[in-house]
Amino acid sequence: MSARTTLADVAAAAGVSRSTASRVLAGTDRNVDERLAKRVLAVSEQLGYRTNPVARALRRRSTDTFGILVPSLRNPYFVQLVDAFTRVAGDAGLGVVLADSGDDPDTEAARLDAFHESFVDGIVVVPTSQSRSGTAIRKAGERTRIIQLDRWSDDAGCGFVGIDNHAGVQFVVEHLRSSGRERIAYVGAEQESSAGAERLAAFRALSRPGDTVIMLPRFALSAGHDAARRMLGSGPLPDAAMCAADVLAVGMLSTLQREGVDIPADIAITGFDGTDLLELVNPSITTLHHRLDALAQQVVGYLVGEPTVGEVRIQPELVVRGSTAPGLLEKSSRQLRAMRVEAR
Amino acid sequence: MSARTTLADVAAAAGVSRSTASRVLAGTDRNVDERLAKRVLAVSEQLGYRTNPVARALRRRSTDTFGILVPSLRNPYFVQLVDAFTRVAGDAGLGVVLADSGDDPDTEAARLDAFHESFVDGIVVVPTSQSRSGTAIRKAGERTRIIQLDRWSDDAGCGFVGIDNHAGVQFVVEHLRSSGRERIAYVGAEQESSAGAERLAAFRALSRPGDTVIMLPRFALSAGHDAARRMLGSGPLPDAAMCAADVLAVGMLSTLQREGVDIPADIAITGFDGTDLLELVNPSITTLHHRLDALAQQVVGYLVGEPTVGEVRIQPELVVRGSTAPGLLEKSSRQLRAMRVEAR
DNA sequence: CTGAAAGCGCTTACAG
DNA sequence: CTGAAAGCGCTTACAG
Repeated sequence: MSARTTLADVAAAAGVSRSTASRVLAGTDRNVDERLAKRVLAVSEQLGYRTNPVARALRRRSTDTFGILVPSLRNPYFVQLVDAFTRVAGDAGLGVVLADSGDDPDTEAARLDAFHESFVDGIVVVPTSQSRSGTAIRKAGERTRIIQLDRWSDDAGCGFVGIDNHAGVQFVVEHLRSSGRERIAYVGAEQESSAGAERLAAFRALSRPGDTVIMLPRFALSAGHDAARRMLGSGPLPDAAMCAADVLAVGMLSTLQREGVDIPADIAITGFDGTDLLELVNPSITTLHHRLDALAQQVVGYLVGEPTVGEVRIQPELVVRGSTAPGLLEKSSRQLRAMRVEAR
Repeated sequence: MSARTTLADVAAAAGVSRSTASRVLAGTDRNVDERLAKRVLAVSEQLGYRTNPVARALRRRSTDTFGILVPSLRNPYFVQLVDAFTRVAGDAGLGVVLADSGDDPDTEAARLDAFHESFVDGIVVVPTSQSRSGTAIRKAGERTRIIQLDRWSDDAGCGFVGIDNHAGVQFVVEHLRSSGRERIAYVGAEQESSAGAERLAAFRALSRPGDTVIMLPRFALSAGHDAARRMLGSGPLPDAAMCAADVLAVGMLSTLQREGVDIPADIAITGFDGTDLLELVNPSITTLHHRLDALAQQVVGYLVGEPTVGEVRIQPELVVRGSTAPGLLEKSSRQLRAMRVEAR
């Protein structure tokens, strides 16, 4: 915490002007005499000089830092999204500031606004609500660069990068049908997200007689249990449960097993977002893998490039595990080890 | 993205000096004529003025923003820690920048260093390793304010805020014994964290003949399964498994159930960190609740107050659920609804 | 109570 | 290729 070395100190010690020192240290201008450059570098090293990022940002009028706002960090999927974005942005030399909206459009609007009090050049937002997030996002977009990730909202007036939900649903349905499942229950939640709406619509478009739809009042942690109970309490069990979210799948699996239902013999279960959660249970759960790095790459490209209002969709990939394919139990547990995820 | 209104614009429009405008808008000086103040406020509002945080930070030599570095975001416990810190810091008007070390001391050192390129006044770090993190933390401490959270490392030379692991272990052991369990297996991992070491030591100090210790090679997602298999494969089952981490407990429960073991009748299972994960399974798992807000409050107090090298410990609270107490199944599922955690 | 001036630590036209 | 100067947008002693 000693008094920090400044550019002026380095310049003085190296016997050059601040201009020259800056040119060398910021690497902005190649045309510096090699001997001088070397001297500046050496002195800088010796004095332990570090550019003051605040001063640089003020002068350059850019912080190279971006904010990301997700509905909630309690949802592991959003954590993985944040993680991927942070990594990709970091590789591009960009800083990231994180915030969450507590799943509430009003808080979301406040956070969006708060980013202006902070050091960000732009914002990536996963909207909480398809119908209620648009206004705040549009407003933020008037002041700063902004892009929607994973979910979009009405009248947001900015770009969107997300996954191809229709394709995802199709992959899952095809997989289930081709393994002989004939009565698929789609398990979703009446929720305000564009992703949820797209998935349900896709399922409806592909469904056949015998299929059903179970909508939970909300995506609570207990929703999986509730869905399982509802299923057990009403007529013959479907032979597949296609969950629109991983948490639903996990809760459902544990409740069904508890009641003596055999998975996957009696009923197959699938998740959707490739969350680590799905490997915590036994059998582990078939899901879609989303190429989060590709998503993040698109977002970063957008943030540092030309602004667009276009839409980018990344195709998910099906990951078959024990919850739909008994033969894969062994393989699945081997994969599991490979895809090691630590805990504390 | 229009040209931003500056303080000078506001001052000009209000017919006052920048000094006065600043005094009003920064709220730093009460002694401003009320009429002038009102005029400034009105004009500022009308022009949509927002203080440029970068310029303010440069002048004030402080960003009011802090970095938090955790071993990994794949561990839900650290996410909850980050979440709590972000919330408490936000309430205190502080910004937060998040980074993770990928569970690697070298990456950790790099991230610590990178924070200097960023806009932080100080750092809170959850060290990856008790023995290998100290050097980098001490070095960072020479340049900036820093504090350790949840885990400490040797020779870090800075303060620490964490939970009282000894008390936590004691609460769990007492609960298990008082419900008639006599052969407790402690399930941990040979891991580099001070928290792990403290928990194991506490268990050893409290253990009786008949108790056992199972140490997994590492805290992989599959560790819970491995522990369960090891248990099933070697003599009579213990009547309680006390896991040093929540992920272990969840993996273990699902594997044991799969093998027909009844929980809690045959064996009780406990977690440690009160992660949401534990409510996803059935029965939900007894654990300790950590008052993360209190932890965060301490950390914030330290960051904005006088630096110390002292240590603060917060007592955990026991949360009894179905995995140790059959009668509580019903109650537990009601709690579950109350402590709703959404998914996407 | 108010304003003119200095300065936070950089970067970048501009002139040489 | 190099340096003197201006300026990014604020805040804060200082003088009045």
